[in-house]
Amino acid sequence: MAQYWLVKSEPDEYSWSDLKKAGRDVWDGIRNYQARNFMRDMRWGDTVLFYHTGKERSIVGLASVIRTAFPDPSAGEAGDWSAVELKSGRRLKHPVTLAQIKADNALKNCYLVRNSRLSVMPITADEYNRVLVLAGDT
DNA sequence: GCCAACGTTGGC
DNA sequence: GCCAACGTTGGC
Repeated sequence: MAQYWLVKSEPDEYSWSDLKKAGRDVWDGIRNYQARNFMRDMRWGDTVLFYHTGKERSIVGLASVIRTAFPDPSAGEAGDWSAVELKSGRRLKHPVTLAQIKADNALKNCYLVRNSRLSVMPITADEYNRVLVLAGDT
């Protein structure tokens, strides 16, 4: 049973387009235990929604998990951190904004709204499907 | 640029 | 083990 996730990134630092250009990339540098633990629950082939923070504040595209959690190479000896590897998917037809998400009954209780500082989070299949509807991308 | 929310650190 | 102080994130 596939699971669904959402990861956040500041596009000036690493955008969905950067991942698209790279094709696949290591998702590392996460230094929050809750986010780390969610990454450790990711399984091969899981679908990931890619959210841009900052000015954009919207879900812009898809990705998928192609390598499950391994020791974060950027952490060195600094601690027990994990990374995964993501493959780029398609861009959403229309970005789904945070304002839309907050205004939507099916989405307003998701982690993105409840805990705005969390950078890796699970979403339900229903929430995922709703995002695709709002994206005009079913 | 401000500030609320959250996590971490360190004094006691 | 509590909590005040501080740092960071990210929405506004």
